[in-house]
Amino acid sequence: MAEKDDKDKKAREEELREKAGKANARPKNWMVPFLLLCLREWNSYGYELMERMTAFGFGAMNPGTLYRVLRQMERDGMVSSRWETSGDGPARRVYSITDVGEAYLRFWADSLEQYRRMTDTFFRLYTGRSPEREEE
Amino acid sequence: MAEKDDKDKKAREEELREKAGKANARPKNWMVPFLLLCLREWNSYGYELMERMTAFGFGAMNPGTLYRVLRQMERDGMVSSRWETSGDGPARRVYSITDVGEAYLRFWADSLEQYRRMTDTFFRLYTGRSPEREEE
DNA sequence: GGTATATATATGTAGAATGCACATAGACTG
DNA sequence: CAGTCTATGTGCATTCTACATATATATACC
Repeated sequence: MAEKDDKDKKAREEELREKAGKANARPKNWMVPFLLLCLREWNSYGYELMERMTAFGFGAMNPGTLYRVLRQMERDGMVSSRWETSGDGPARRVYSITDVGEAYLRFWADSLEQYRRMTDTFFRLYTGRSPEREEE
Repeated sequence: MAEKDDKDKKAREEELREKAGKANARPKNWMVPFLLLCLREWNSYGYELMERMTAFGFGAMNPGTLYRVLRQMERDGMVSSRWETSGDGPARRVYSITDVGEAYLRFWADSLEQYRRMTDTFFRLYTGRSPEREEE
C-alpha cells in the first residue's frame, strides 16, 4: 500500500484524532432513551429538549436531527404530541411519553447494563490489568 | 393520527421490544476500539477475533460485518495485515496494530469516559439515584 | 410600518454503520 | 467426492445522523 505514504505519521494521527472525536462522541440511538427520560419527568417540546440533551453530554446538536427523531418516535408510538398555541412565541409541538414509550425505556435500561459491563471490560484491559487470558 | 390504530397496545409493545433488542445492543463503532485492544495484546485474525468479540459482550455477530470493519481499519492505517499460510486450515489474514492504531485507542479511551458519565446520568435519572459503582 | 432577531419546527440530501443473505475457497473426514 | 469446518469476503437494504436549508411566529427597535 504505497499509495498515500506521502502523509507522515503525524498527519495520520491528526486525521484519526478528528475521526475519533466525531465518530465516537455519540452512540447510536442514545437520544431516544434520553428523550424518553426527560418526557417522563414532564411534557416538553423540541426546542427545550434540545437544551436538555446538550446538558446530558450530547454536544451542540443540529436541531433538524432532534426534530426528526421526535417525529420518528411518534410514528413508533413511544410519544404523542399536540400543538400548544397558548404560549408567547411560535406554536410548540408538546410531546408526552406513552405507555409504549415507558416500556421501551425499561427494555433499554437492560441493554444499558450490558454497555456498562463492556465499558468496564474495556478499561480493565486498557489500563493493563488483564485478567489471565493465554495464547492459543 | 388514526392511521394504524388497528394495532393494539400489546402488539406495539412487542414490536418495540424487538426494536429495543436490536437497535440498542451495540453502540456505533465500539468494535473498532475493542479490536484494537485485542490486537495490542497479540496479533490475530478475523475468525479468532470474532470469538473474542463475542466474549466481550457483543452477541453472536455476522462475520461479514467484522471482516468489513477490519479492512476499513486497515485502509485507515490503524492496523496492517499479512497472509499467514503456514497453518493447518485455509490461509488467514493476520492483523497487527500500528502506531496510528495505538494513538486512536488513546483518543477513544477519552471518549469512553464521556460515555461513562452519560451512562451514570441515565441511571441516576432512571432509578432516582446513582448506581453502585466502585471507583478506583 | 419595516427590519432584524430569537423562537420553533421541519425537509432534502448525503454519508457512514450495520445486519442479512450469499459467495468463495482450502482442508479434513468418511 | 460429498459434506463439514475453517476462513474471508461482497451486495443490498435499512437506519442513523450531520449539514444545509426552508418556513413561520413573536418581539424589539428605529
